[in-house]
Amino acid sequence: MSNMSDQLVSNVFKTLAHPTRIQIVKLLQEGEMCVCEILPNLDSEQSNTSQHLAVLKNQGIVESKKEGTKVIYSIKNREVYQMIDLAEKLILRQIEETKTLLEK
Amino acid sequence: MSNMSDQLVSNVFKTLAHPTRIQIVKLLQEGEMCVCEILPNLDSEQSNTSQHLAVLKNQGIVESKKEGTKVIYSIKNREVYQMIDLAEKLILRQIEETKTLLEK
DNA sequence: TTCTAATATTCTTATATTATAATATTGCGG
DNA sequence: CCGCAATATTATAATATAAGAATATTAGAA
Repeated sequence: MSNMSDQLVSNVFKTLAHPTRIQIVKLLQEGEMCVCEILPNLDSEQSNTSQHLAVLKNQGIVESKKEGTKVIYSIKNREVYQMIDLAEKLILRQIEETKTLLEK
Repeated sequence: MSNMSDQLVSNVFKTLAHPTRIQIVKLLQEGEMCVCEILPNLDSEQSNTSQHLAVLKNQGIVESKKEGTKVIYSIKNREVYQMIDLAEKLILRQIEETKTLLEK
């Protein structure tokens, strides 16, 4: 039985509750990357991306280090990949169920 | 490598991104429960709780059945418990790190 | 029927999140 | 020092989400 504050737990989910942030996290699965490499992979503007990176960093999901004028981001908490996998499983399950219902 | 839409994935997280909904999901871990049993365990109003239940149901995380005048809710996708566990691990990790930093 | 308990829905207001544009900071190379 | 490239911050407007109050629906009991 868990005793962790539901507020803290929901904050973690809130941090992942945006498609751009999911995209960023997935990108970083391949390894650390500077913002200049992240940007061209996303659909959003520089400043918007920077804000999303800050959200992920505040929650401790990513971390960053400076290298000269560049900032390199990397994943700090690999749990997020398992969380994403589970979310995808959940979605697949639902898609299957929808199919089954349609077949009837 | 996953091909699932980041939008769909983030929607799953968004559904869990509220303390009341986490509370509900945790309550249902013990088994199915009618709204009348859920309500006294929560801090929020009846109508508010009903809305949160609807959010969880729309995402397919819970399901419901009617029994007379009561509505019984139960968990449909037990993946959420693993997701919550991972979120809690992530939080604990951060707390540990904060402690370590303070000790220095 | 009519009443009542259980639950859901709707509306309104308050608050939070997001995107964009503009501006600021920082660290080089010249 | 100057200017540029990389990144962050701030302000603002648009949109989304949440809470609470009021109302609606539904199923059974009287």
